[in-house]
Amino acid sequence: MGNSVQILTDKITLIASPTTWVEGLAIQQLRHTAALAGMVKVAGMPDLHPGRGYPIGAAFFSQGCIYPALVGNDIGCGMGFWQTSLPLAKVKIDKLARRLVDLEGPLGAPWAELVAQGKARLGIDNAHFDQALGTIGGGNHFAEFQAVDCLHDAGAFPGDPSRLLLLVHSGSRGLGQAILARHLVEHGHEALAADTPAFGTYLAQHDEAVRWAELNRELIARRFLAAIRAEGQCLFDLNHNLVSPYSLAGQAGWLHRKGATPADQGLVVIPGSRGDYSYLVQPKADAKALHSLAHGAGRKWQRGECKSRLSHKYRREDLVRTRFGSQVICADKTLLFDEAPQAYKDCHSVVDDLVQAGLVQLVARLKPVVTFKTQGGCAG
DNA sequence: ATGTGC
Repeated sequence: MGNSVQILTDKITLIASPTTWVEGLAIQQLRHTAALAGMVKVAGMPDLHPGRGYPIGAAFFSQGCIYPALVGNDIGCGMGFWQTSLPLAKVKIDKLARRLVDLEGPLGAPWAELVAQGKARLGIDNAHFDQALGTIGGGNHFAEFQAVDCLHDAGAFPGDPSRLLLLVHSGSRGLGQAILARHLVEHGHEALAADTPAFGTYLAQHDEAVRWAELNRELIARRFLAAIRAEGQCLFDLNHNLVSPYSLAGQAGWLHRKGATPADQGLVVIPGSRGDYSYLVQPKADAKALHSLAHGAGRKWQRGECKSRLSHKYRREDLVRTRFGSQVICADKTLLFDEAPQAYKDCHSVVDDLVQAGLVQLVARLKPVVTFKTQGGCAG
């Protein structure tokens, strides 16, 4: 267990075995961020990789202040995990994929009442980004149908493992972006002291974006369920990009999760790339990783360098099917390369680091069936 | 990541 818990300094813990590949720049960013004023404790996850100034795949505990720029633009980004009513025995991959049409534009009139209900239920007043509610967005966001491939702990599985599953990864779209942009104009990257009016302003907007992102994932899931003519229920929904109140050793402060899944809210899914397994795991109560876990396999290659690395070797046709026979729907060629399985670490090695660190127990291994990115991409 | 450019 000690083998995958690296104590870098008295402030910084890295959950990764010595053989897990972590880019030097990411460690540099981790150290840099840990040195910011008010930063008390930092935990890097085995999916740690470089971001824009701040690393992705880490949790940061501060006291007296927060760093909105560290949370970043995609406030509330996370994973919604659903069980559909469709028995796996009835699933035909091509037929399922063919039903995934008209899932990217605004939801439109038939959904207006559900959208209004959802906004009321979650206390969302902002209406400027209503057109984006129910849309996945770009980058590493996706909606993926999955199947249980291997059940490690049948008793801990939260639903019926013989049904098709749906994992939704998305966030607050333009809303989070607008909130950060507005904040940066006035305050830049500086610490935001907890006793200032600007803190209250930011946090109220941040919290609304977190709720907006949750509603977005719910609407995406319902939209995909409607497309495949199935019912479904949410098994859990978790944010991996946010700042929230947290206590460490009895000391109150703030926990920034920057691509770090909470370990204190029940079961979580750690998704691999579209050509890899994902893992349903049961977190164990443990503060050494700041009650946080990896939020995915983590990038091995930077976005943007993937196309040049892969385009000589693979054509579009090679990338829209995976080794599992699962189908990939992604009309944006750049995105098709940027999110290729080769660009990500092996998810099992990342999850194994968490197991070795005593942070999680395996519940099930999941495999992709259909991964939806976008139908209407024009770039590339 | 992004109402994703001039």
